[in-house]
Amino acid sequence: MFPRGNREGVEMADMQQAYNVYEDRCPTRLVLDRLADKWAVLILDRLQGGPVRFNHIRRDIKGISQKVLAQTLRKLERNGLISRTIFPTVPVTVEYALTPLGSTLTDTVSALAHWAEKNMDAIFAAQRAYDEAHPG
Amino acid sequence: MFPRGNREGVEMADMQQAYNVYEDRCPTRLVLDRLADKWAVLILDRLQGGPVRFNHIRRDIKGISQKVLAQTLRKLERNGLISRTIFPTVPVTVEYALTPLGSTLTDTVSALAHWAEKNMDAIFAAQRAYDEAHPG
DNA sequence: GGAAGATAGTTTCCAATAGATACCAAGGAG
DNA sequence: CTCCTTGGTATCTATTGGAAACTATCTTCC
Repeated sequence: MFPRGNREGVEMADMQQAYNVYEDRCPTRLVLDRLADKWAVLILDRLQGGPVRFNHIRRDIKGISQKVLAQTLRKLERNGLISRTIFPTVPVTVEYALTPLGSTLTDTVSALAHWAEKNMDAIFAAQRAYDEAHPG
Repeated sequence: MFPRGNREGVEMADMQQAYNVYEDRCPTRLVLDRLADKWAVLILDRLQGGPVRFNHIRRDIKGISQKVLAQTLRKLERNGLISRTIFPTVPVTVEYALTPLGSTLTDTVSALAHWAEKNMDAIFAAQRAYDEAHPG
């Protein structure tokens, strides 16, 4: 079903834990490519409160360009993590929302964002120490 | 201390939750830039079992190039998440290990990697559905 | 004695991506 | 008529990512 190397003699029923993030060509890696991305993390975190419109996200997440926002939203939609709903208002309204699958991910993603907030001071201290020790 | 906009009249002691990932120029975002990265996630997850050497990581994480591995390790070291220890053996041995700070992160990071493994089938199903619905 | 292999990287080059900016259509407000 | 809104796409450039070759030192193989 998935493009993985067929271990000779191993039954499919026995391969429940056969996927391995460390393996190249393993489809898990294709998934990780799409999740481990700064903008995706921020967007998923932003959608936790309920559906949000395109330009609303754009204004909230400071510094994201329209192109990258559109690209990232397509990616997340294609992977079934968010839904895209068009309302035929004038001008047209497009709402993005977490799917049930996306909701199962946001806990982890938010934990990452919050870890960054909480440990930022330690990280900047480490950076200063590193830069002093490595002047080159 | 950090390059953030100074909210007028707000005391530093009251700014415990002043950092906000959605804000541009907020240093949290600089942190997230370095964490939300496919290779960093894989490396941190790989180091959970104890110290590992450069070429060992390289062999385990299939598909990573030497350049990107070296760059990512430097990045993680500079941010205080991993340590780098040189042993004057012949040939020289370099061991990378999680710091205490890095250890606080690996739970979150591993959760991300495991979410990817667990929900991969749902994601690939969503991709097929999307690609059928959007032939363009 | 010379070649190969291990260590941990750096260097070089090309393709892919990210970001900034401009532009599009359809209307509503002033 | 002009500017503003909606949600994007098109274009151009700067940065990054990946593949491959190269560095240097020492050990082992034949």
